[in-house]
Amino acid sequence: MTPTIKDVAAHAGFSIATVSRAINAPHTVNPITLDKVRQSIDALNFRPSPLGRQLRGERTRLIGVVLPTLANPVFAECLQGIDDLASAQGYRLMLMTTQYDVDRERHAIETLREHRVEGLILTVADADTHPLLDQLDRDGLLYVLMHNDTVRRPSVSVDNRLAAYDGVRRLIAHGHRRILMLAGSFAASDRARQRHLGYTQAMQQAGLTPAPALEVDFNAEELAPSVLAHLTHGANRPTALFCSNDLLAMVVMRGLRRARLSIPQDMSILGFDGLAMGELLSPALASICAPNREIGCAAWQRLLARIGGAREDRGFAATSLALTLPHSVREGATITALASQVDLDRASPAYGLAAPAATEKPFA
Amino acid sequence: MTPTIKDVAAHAGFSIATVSRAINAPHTVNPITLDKVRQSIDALNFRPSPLGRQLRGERTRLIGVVLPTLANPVFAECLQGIDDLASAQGYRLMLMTTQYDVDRERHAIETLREHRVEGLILTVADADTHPLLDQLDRDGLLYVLMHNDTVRRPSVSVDNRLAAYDGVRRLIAHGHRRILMLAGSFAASDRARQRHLGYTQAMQQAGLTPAPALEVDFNAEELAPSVLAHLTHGANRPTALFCSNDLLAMVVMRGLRRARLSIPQDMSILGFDGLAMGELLSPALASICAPNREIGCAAWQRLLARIGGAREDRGFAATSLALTLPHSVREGATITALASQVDLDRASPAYGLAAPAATEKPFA
DNA sequence: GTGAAAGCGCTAACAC
DNA sequence: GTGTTAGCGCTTTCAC
Repeated sequence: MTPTIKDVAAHAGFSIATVSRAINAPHTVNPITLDKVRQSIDALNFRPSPLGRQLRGERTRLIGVVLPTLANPVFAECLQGIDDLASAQGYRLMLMTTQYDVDRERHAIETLREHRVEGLILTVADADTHPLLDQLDRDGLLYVLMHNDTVRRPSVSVDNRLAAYDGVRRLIAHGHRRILMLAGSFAASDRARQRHLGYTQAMQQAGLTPAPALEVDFNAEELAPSVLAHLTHGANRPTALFCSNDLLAMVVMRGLRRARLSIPQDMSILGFDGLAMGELLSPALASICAPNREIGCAAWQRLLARIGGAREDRGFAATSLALTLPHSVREGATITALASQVDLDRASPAYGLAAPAATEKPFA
Repeated sequence: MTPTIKDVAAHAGFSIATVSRAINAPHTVNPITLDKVRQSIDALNFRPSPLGRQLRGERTRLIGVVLPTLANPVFAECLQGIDDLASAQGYRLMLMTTQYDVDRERHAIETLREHRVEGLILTVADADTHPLLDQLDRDGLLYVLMHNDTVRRPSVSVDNRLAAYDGVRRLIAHGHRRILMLAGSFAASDRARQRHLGYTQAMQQAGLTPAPALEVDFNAEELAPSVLAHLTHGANRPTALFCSNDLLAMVVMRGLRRARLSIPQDMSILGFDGLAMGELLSPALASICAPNREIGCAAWQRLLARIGGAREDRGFAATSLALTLPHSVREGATITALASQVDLDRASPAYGLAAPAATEKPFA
């Protein structure tokens, strides 16, 4: 069906070797021959199969990409960054998603290895303790992590601890004293743990008491009553929430609204990721921004450099491991400066009921 | 470096044929032999290379996916749907994005063909007139379109015309009379044109005058003054906007806010796509929902069916082409029922200036 | 400047 | 039940 190099050779009246040379080293073949061969190639619409080349021991020019999910735009943005560069440079991407499941991570890596990818770009649940990554190191299969925040392995990310620290300090500077951190599953994210460290440090440094992160179910339609209770009741209810990622922040914002709390008057919100979409919210989401697309690009470049390096000089591969890209804090209308204490108890009894779109503001 | 079937054969003391059989048809080999071979496989950590199999004329179990961009979650959601099923069924995805560029579409398709993908899942700019798709038809390479709304080719989408019709009728039912449609580049999207047809039909049926779609630059920070003028000035300024996709709707919402218009009091907004994120906005975005993930899943299933069909019975491949999935209209707070005419001229002089977060409402 | 032939990793006849 | 061998599409010596 698809023409092979043989068909071209027969059509042009030369050997397959000559056809191969006409493609890969045109200058070594007689211009007249070259012309004929090219005509045959066009006539048959022939494109050399990468399979043959790959099997011949050539480079596969295949890169494996392993991501937790595409439902979170953070990873879609990274992927877009990788694809832009990789495509332009003649590499193909093989994509697998893991849904934060370690078994699926294992399966993805194995599958991609079978396909003889030249390298891997991945975001895993927990980079430090990942046995498969050790295996990759042993086997000399090159990889670069994205977002995983570890100094032990080749990676590209922001300094999650520092970024969280900066963000929480901003909240403190705005007068907030009782700040709570919300996170999805800690188990699924070494980033979240780093961010909690930053939160803790900022709090302690300001003489405030950090709290354990409150775990929130991402996918639930409503905030769990237990969570909501934490946010609204009691003497130590927070005035600001630091959410370990933007998607979580948005879910929390919706939950708070349903509980008749207005943002930022009743509660300030700070996210993490810097999703473009956050700026389209109202109020616009304040967030600690990671340059997601650039992280993808940088991961690609590092991987390419390592691949290139490995081909010439195997020694220097391990020189620089973690690349830290600068983060920024995006101010947004979800944070308010605290003029006075806010009485949240007034609003809380209504949670769980349908709430009107407009919420009353306790002061203004 | 990576062990081959030869290494296993040598290690186990059998021929490569036996090793191959041990892998692909275990029941045909002596249990004792089988055991030894398996031990060698484990010992060497051998995984058969798909390359060899593929070259041998076997199925590549590779599927090409061609998408405009991952920056729009619509496509990320589709991709997630595809990946969930495809991975589970032992297929690999090769992904390329095109940025709505026809040249890149061509390049992507060619590249994926070289890799001998068994089929293609794609969203292209314009399905009907696409010469490359005709080429695929001629060459018998199977493909399924997503979102492209055409009856001429295998595709999975909602009925864009009907969906838009339904949505606009909803606006009309809420009392809106002057409704404008906003779109990104028409050239880049056959969907947008279908949606405009639906808009036109709904308007005419209600005895209203449809307008040509207003093209809006997606990526601009602010709405263009000319666009804003259309929305705010003149006797026939609209009371509702139908945006050809949710991302556009969000951008427009931001632009309107900056121009000191409040939503939905000054302007109702209806989007298209049903992005989950839209529900997290405030006010929650009303939208015509396409089941994006399901579209991805269905596209995958159709492709698989066609691949299976093509392998047995080449005749029936062309039976059913377009699959239309049901859409729904998601009510949201961005649409208000029109009690009276809204005086927008008051708000418009301020556009282009920084606007306060809270906007006054002309009535309430 | 060109062709013949080996071999990449694997499967599938075909022998034994 | 197991081994031998040809061949998938291609690149690359090595002759000529």
